[in-house]
Amino acid sequence: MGRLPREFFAADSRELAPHLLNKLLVRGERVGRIVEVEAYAGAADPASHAFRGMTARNATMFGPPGHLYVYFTYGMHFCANVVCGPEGEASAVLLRGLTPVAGVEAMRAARGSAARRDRDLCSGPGKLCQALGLDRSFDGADLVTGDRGVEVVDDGVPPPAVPGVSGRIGLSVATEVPWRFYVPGAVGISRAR
DNA sequence: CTTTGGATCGTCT
DNA sequence: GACGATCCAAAGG
Repeated sequence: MGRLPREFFAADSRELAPHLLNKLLVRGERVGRIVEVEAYAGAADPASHAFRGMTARNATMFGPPGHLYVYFTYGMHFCANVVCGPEGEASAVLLRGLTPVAGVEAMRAARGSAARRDRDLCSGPGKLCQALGLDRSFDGADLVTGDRGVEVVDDGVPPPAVPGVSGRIGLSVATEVPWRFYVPGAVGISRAR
């Protein structure tokens, strides 16, 4: 299980996003392989929470790379992003889908009756946060050092040579830019509405 | 399998 | 006061 250097996360979000595919997100005994992500390009991206500058909610995105930005939305869901780019630039990669690798029973317990099949455990940004128990208390967690028990590691599985690419999901603006990346055919990919 | 409506509240205008 | 980087149950094919 290789630790990833801070510089790995310092890249532009659109460059980092496909490189995050097939890395592992580890939260205690619960482990998932990252199979779907979306890039958000900070101040230059009208769909980004950082488009209108820094607020109390999005401050973590303006900090150093390699940290977790967790936000609450729709009155009931959390979503998790990997902060990237240089400090001061608020770019990030949204984690949208994981393939469950370990701790599946704990994930199932956290998700409840809705997740009957393994493919339903982490196949969406809100679902994977619920499965791994990620909430606002994890906002700012360091994914390099694992200071709060959450980290991203490399187990030697490379990203796909040719990732799937599409427009981003769930937005009302900038829906056409091809900044969603996924592992073709993987378990745990979300579905568009 | 697909489509549709409702839940629910922190955040920013 | 409006609106989400969403999810689920129910209903129809």
